[in-house]
Amino acid sequence: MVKRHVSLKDLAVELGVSVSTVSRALKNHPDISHQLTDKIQKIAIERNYTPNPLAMGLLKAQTKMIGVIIPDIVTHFFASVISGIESVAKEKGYFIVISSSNESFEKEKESVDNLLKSRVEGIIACISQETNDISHFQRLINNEFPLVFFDRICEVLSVPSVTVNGFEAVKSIIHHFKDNGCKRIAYISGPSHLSISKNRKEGYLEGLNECGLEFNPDLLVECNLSAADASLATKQLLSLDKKPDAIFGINDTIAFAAMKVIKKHGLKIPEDIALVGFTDEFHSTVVEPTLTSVTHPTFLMGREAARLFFNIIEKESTYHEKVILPTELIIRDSSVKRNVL
Amino acid sequence: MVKRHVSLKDLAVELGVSVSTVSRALKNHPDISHQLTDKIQKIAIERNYTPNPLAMGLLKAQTKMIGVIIPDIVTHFFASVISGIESVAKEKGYFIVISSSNESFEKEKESVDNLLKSRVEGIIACISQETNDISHFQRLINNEFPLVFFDRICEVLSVPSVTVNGFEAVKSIIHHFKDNGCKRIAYISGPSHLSISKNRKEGYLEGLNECGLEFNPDLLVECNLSAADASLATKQLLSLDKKPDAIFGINDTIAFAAMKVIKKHGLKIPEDIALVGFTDEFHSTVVEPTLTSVTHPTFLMGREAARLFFNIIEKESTYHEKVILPTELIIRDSSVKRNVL
DNA sequence: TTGAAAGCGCTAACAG
DNA sequence: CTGTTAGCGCTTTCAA
Repeated sequence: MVKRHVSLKDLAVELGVSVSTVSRALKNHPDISHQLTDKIQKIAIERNYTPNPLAMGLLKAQTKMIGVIIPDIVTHFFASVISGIESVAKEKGYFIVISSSNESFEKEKESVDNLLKSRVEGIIACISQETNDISHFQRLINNEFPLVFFDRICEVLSVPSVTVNGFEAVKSIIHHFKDNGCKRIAYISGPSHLSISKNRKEGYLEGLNECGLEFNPDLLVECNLSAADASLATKQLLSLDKKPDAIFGINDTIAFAAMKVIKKHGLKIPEDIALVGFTDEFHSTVVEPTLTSVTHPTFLMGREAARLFFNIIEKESTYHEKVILPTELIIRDSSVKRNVL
Repeated sequence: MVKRHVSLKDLAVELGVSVSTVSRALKNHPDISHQLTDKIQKIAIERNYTPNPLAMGLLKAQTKMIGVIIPDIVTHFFASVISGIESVAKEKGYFIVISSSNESFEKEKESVDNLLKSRVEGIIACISQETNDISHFQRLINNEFPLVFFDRICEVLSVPSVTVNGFEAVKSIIHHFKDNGCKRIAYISGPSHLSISKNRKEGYLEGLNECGLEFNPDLLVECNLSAADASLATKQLLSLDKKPDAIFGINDTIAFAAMKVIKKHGLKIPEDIALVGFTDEFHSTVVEPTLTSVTHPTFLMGREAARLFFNIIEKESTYHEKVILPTELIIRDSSVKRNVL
């Protein structure tokens, strides 16, 4: 079917020299005469020679592949992070192999296995929402296999990671709500074992505290990171005797789902309920009202994760750097109560 | 750093047999005694042996990798197609290497080169909006290199492809507009050399024809497939002496951008201008008004593209199948003029 | 029933 | 300056 790629041997035969001579000429080894080098390089280009990465990989025991495990590729957030990872991988001559866990613990374990089988040189991962047992990652660490986490991390594991300062971000959201006269601030969180859930919850509690608002357990609801579950969670909040006057959703899926439900209940945003999410720029401005949100530096998060990865494999260091990226609260219509200002 | 993977040789040494014996035992070759086979298989599992794909690849001259070239990964449409491709690749034991062209012709050529260098066994591609010269793909075809196009295809190239019935879809949109009393129907198209632009334009013209509406060149505007350009195009339409009373955008980027601009101009959707796009389910329902749109079977499109790819490499056939997937016009609020009904 | 040897494409140490 | 050789991990004749 496909014409075989031309090999060093092909060139060597054609030129009547040995394979090693061709190999050396191609890397400008000083031992080879200029004339020969030129001649060889010229014909190599003519014949469209490119080194066989499989052979190189075998020899050097490196595949130039990075495994990337994400919960779901069909999401602006993860697609953008991947894009960031890819951009630095490309600079380094690496390519990435993506494996989706679909938020499933079992699939995540499978992904690790498959990636290992493909001999990726390391893994950059965001753990699934189901993942509670982290022995599959522990195994990697025990073998000093390069591993980097981003966004949702395992705090108990000493691994380089890139996250976002969710604590500060959520605190600033609470202050913003308070400034707009909100008193009953609800938080729709993800599964409680996830680092982002915990982290943001702390920001929520501290924010309430700083604003002199009392924590009401009814207003903190945990749900899976899916639109369906978020809708249920929102309905639950709206069915409270004392409805919240503000809702903060832990990510974009949840924020948008909450928005739909609030509207469907005939409530006005922000007049009846102010809404803030953790989302991306684009879609926040398309919805109505435009959504106040904390924007992630997603692309940068990907680049940083990749940088940490290369730190490990290049320096052969085991230094465990934790990068925490800043976020920005961008205030739009969904949270500004005109009458209060 | 990383502990070396265990090889056949390691097992052979440990057991005091030859490498070939181990190799055979692992594939249940009848020549090896049951006892030995059992013993070898047991220890292989214990030592966590997995065959080195590089070695296998070298030997069999196959990498089990499929190259995927897309214009932009940070897009629901492409992320979803990728997800479809990945799902069948996984079933077949292949993995995919993604390369984004970022809608750039130069990057697309680079992607082809890089993918070829990585020895992918074939390429599944959606051409960039800049791509007019297709010699880089022609080269692949000349070498009988497995190639499949999806969505935006090269009609002049005889290559398996998966597309959507844009002609029919757009025709039905025009009829829908007509049923809602629209008479000045505008179409914001992509670059004219793209297959999807041409195809949908034909549906537009035929639809107008069928509805007894005259084609007005002012109402057909071409623009690049970016939000910025789509905004300009929309503004251009809104600045016409006789504004359109309906706009159809060729994809989601364009439809959402148009929506923003229309609102900003203080015009009401659908009362002043009805709007329809080619979009995904989720975001269409989040915007306000909810967007009437033609939904792509994106995941399926990915699966079909992958299926065509495996058809080529498995059957060693060169049969050029063209798959055309159905779409569905889902009517929501953005196009239904109540007063007319 | 098992082992030795060659070869996939490449590099590098060792000889000339 | 250039060639020979061995070896990366594996499969597959060919021998024993």
